[in-house]
Amino acid sequence: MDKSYQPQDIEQRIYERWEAAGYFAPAGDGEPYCIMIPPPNVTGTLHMGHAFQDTIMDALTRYHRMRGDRALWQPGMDHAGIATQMVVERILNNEGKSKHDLGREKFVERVWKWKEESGGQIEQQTRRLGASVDWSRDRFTMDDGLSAAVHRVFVDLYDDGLIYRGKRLVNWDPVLHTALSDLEVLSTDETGNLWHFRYPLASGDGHLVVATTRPETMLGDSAVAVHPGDKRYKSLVGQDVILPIVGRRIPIIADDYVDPEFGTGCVKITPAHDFNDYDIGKRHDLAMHNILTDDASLNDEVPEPYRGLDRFVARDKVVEEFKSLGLLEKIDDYVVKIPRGDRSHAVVEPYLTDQWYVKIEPLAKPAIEAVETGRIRFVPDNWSKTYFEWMYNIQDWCISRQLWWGHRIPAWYDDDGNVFVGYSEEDVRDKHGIAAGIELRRDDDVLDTWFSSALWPFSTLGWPEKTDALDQFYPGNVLVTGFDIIFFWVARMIMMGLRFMGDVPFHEVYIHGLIRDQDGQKMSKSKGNVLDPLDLIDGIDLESLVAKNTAGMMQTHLVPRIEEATRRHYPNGIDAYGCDALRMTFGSLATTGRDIRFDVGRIEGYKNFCNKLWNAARYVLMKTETLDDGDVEFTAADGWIRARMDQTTRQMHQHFATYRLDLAVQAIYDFTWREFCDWYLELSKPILESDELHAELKRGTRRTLIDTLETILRLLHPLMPFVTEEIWGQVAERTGIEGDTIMLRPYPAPDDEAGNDQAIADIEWVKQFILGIRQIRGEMDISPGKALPVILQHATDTDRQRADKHALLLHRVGRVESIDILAEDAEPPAAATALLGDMRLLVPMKGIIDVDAERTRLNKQLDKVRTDLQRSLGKLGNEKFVNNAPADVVTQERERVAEFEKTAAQLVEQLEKLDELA
RNA sequence: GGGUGAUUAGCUCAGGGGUAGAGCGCCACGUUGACAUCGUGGAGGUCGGUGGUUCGAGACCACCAUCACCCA
Repeated sequence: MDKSYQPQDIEQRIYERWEAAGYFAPAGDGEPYCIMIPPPNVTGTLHMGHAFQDTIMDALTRYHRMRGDRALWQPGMDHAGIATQMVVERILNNEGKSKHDLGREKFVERVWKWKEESGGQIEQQTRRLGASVDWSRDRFTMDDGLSAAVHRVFVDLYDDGLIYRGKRLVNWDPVLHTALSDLEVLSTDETGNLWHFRYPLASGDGHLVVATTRPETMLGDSAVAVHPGDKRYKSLVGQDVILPIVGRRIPIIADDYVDPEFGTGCVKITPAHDFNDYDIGKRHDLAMHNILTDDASLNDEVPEPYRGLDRFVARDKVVEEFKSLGLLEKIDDYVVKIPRGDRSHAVVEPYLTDQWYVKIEPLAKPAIEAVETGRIRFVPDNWSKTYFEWMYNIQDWCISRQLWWGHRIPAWYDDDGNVFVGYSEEDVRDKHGIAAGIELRRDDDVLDTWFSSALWPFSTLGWPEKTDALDQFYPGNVLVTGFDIIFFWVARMIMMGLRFMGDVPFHEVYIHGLIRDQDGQKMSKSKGNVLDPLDLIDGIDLESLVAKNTAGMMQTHLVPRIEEATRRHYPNGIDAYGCDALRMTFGSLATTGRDIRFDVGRIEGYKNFCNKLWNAARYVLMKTETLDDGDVEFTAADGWIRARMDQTTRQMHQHFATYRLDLAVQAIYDFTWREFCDWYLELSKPILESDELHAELKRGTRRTLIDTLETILRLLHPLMPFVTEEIWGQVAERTGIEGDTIMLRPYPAPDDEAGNDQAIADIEWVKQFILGIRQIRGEMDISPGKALPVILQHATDTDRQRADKHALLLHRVGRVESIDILAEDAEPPAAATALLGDMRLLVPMKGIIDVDAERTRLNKQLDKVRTDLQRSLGKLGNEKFVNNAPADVVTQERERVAEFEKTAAQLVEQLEKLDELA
């Protein structure tokens, strides 16, 4: 083995071997275990969030696979309708063409071609992360099979009356020319104005003042509303006003929706261009004046001078005209919520169009129940509140999109505007008896991408065909995802799963946090704080990183700022940490929190851990070259490490079961480094290097070394697949373990025989002994190379036996030169002291110990023990504590007091001794 | 406005009624045959504030402050 760990040499080679050998496919006859990957967007590349999520899913999958489950981790991607169409349109634009130049069919062909060329990037990245997905089952939401599922669901829901077409207000993206669902619209505060307009009363008796943030919409006003209880306007309800500019006579109505405290208490009502006004319009049967075109310019509904103007140009013109008419009351500064499309960032318009909707309430009800009754459990449980909150207030889902890329809606129209839904034109003609002579025209729209994603848990398994895969793997075990798509995806999968499979799509939903940068900011290209997980694996120099972060920026003015931030955060670029280190880091960050700050400093520690493991393995392999099958005898150290390893194994199982990968990482890290490396390896050295010990003991130590290492590798493998596989190969060869890969070896199981209180107590004693000596050495500035003589005072029989039995360890690991027992009546020499239970370890001062330093040291210990003692005495002095606390707690406290008192007394005595010397 | 969280060591975070923890960083010492990507020792916290419940609160409850996020 190389002297240090070099991840780049091993990772890709190992992954290729695994994949070629088909190890990722479900195998064996164990319980099925299934995780569906949240399909990444085909236009994207894997970001830190994906890498984090993939690490979690891979760890779970590998853990279950090693436990003997038939584990399936289902991979795939979604077609990302709008995003993909935008990407390809941009390419066309660069060629000087538009999608209309190609026509729909050619354009869709072009998208497919683009997908073939560029869509493979995510798969390659996924491989670099070590993901053990079953590539043979890879799926894409536009595949024939998944498209068939989409058709089937659409037709069934339509036939059951749960899909309908309707003219309603939708969120309209005037740049992309498509409707958006509520979830695709992001509202942010932007500075704007509140304009106050006078609307003259038709009676001629003055005017009302209405306030608006969107003056241009007044051209479509249908009414002015006031609160029914508002005394100021009571007499005006039922009268009319004359809409300025337009000249339309519109009524003054009363509606509870109006907040009498806001502005003047009068609100203009524009039913065709505002969601609240739309509802009011329905209630009062008001006229709908649509004044916009698809581009959000003004149409012919408005007075001639306004026709064809952009909405914002029209806004200024309306304000100007009010001013010149003397009807502009005032203009206030105002912060407005501006809705923007999540893809185009254009200001979205509420717009009246024909769209397809899913009637959601009948689907939501069982989906709510599934979580209420515990058939689906959120982990952490709090997220069920978020889920309920949304589900109780859920609105019908607008599923049609005016795009070319996506699943085309299977609906046909005749010339009379009748709608027919079916699998194909022939199917429709058959079903409805439409003669061949009657022309049918297919709906131009496609479905929201999330419509197909909602079917992912069963469409990927072959539905609507009845397949073995469905039988085995539906429902899946757990969905691993971020809270940001509980609404977009999780809820919709639950609804569709219940409706079409008659069962929940998964039993648990593990919600993890979102990866943010070192300052807690969301990672985004425009902030220049994105990290590419592959750069953490392979490393990248600063100039390349700067070039990468600023490449292809749409907003070129941000480039200098991004360059500056990049140079500040990564002055030396990024080191190559390797995949295993990255995965351990992600594992350690998988806490129950919702924001995860990713600090590059964190990953370095885990790379060091990989190196530590690597070198521990080097040591073990070096020491076990002569491993044979002869009789073995185990030392206390062997018994101790085996018992501790069993405890660690139990913890790992528990942490995997509760999705606490952070605790799993911590448990195995501590065991490997702080116990196996720091102590057991050191304790093994004297045994193996001794000329006097018999072969059975040495053999026992060699066995324990290699057994423990091999078990550690298996415990770690789900988290750090590559380095464990690499080392395991050599360990397996050495020990004759069968199998070609650690991935398919059993995960370590708890061993009821492993407990060994005697060995644990012995080794704890040895550790305390050595730590006591080290502390004296460290604080007295005695060189680590100098062996120290130790005298034991007040040693019990057990102490003597242990000192004798483990003399070799104390000498070698503790660098103790000699151990002598002080007779009970003998006067101890001037010495530095460490306490071990009732016993004192004395290191004679002669020439090596500084009296003042020792006094300082002992006083520090005395202060601490006195503080502890006071606290305990305080508790016991409290009658209520003694009477009310559980008996064992009181007993424990009494024992503590006895111990503290003894320790304090010993320290005082030792200090007095020092004073005599002075 | 409604909702959900967070506040613990310099930094990043665990811990959820019974003696305050880890990693990184910091200080000192150290090339002993696995590892300087390391070893040994050390410093560092009145657990955001105020009340309450309790024998006992960092933890449970209420309110407050600050900061996030989600939905209107």
